[in-house]
Amino acid sequence: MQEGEIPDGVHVVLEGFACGYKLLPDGRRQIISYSVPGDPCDLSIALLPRMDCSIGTLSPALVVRLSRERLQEITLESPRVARAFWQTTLVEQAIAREWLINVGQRTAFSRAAHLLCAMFLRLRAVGLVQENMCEFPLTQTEIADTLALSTVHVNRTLMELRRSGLITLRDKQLTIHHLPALEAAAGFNPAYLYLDATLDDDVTSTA
Amino acid sequence: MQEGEIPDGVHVVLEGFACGYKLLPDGRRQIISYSVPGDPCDLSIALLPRMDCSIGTLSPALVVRLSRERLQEITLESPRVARAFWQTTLVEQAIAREWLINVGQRTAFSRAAHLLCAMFLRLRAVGLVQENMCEFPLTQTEIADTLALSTVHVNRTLMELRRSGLITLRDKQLTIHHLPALEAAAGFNPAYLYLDATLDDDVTSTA
DNA sequence: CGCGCTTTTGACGTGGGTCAATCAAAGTGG
DNA sequence: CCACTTTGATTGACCCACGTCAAAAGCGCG
Repeated sequence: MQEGEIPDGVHVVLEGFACGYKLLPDGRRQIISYSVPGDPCDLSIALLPRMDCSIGTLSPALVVRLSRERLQEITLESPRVARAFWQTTLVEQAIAREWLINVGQRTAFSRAAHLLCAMFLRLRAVGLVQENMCEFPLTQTEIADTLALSTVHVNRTLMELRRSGLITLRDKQLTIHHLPALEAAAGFNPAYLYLDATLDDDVTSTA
Repeated sequence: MQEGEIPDGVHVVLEGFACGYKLLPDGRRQIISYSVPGDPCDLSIALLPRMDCSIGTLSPALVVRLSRERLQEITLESPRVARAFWQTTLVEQAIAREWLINVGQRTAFSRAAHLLCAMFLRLRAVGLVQENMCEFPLTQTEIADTLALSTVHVNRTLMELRRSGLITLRDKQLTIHHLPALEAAAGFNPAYLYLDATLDDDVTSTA
């Protein structure tokens, strides 16, 4: 699905990985969001007249679509559901902001480490981590477009992460040998993912 | 107001400029959002348990605060208002994403040009542009923290923008001599700002 | 078994960073 | 009215993290 299109429904990933990205006139690409199972990948079309980015899959994926009309109904009928959608958007925004820090301020090494930490925790939150291992089907080109680095440099950086014993990444499987160490290398603070207290009720009850 | 705090209300800028930013342990700073008159600067606290970034002013500013309790009431009572807030968040998200492209993919020159275009259009949308001139009270250090560049390089880049005749920037006043030319230099496409059709009703009527 | 796609590696180039002065404007206090 | 400080803008010299270009390897897969 392409930027600028007027799609007629929100897609939610059930299995596999999706991402949002923008293309530049010169062919460069920036990936700006990932959707793991459970995540919507284009919530913005619920209330905005057109897509502000393209979406695509990063692996074979299973997706459901919720029509725009149905979404309109639901959100007008049920304020609590509407708030839950809004809250999801707010978390996405927090992720996008941390992503910006990552690209803007960190070295290639921490940047890559940060991405791996974030994906690992998000996957763990939806039960897709066994031991300290998870699926990680991205090609180095896709990682490069995520981190705003060249593929060549991504390759060297991943080699360095491996050499330093922090991770193993092979056959689309990521193993994190010592999460705290990787987090330290990344300057990673999981707070922004709101994996602890994102439930609607938590908020209302503390208000 | 600092990151991690649990503030008890949303702030809306009436006059002046505010911004959201994050500090890194080594003292670096990344500015991640601007609020111009009419914009809320910390909507996320409406539904998230803590701030994910700090906020501050970039000029003397006048701000109103809407308490968290009141916000809860309003959004539960009035689905339409709730949707308007959600929509605002979605536009903020679109801006954050374009910001990411800017930092990740563009040269210093286009990056700076892009920032100026975006601020100019946002200010024009709220009637703060006369002729082709607007307030632009940021120091070069603040621009640097926005664009993820060093102050030194921001200085050189601004000089180059001036030398190329695209802008005048003096005494906190920005003049854009030929907007289309600046947009071209920036690779700027105003669609993501949704300055045209962001009204709640527009969306429902097209649904 | 040969054609794509991805990963890996090497050699070399460069945009932007760092460090360090200098300069200008605006306070500030005596 | 003037030394003194502070903050921001500007400039020069030098450096490096990362990009580019190019060439191998690997590795499915028809």
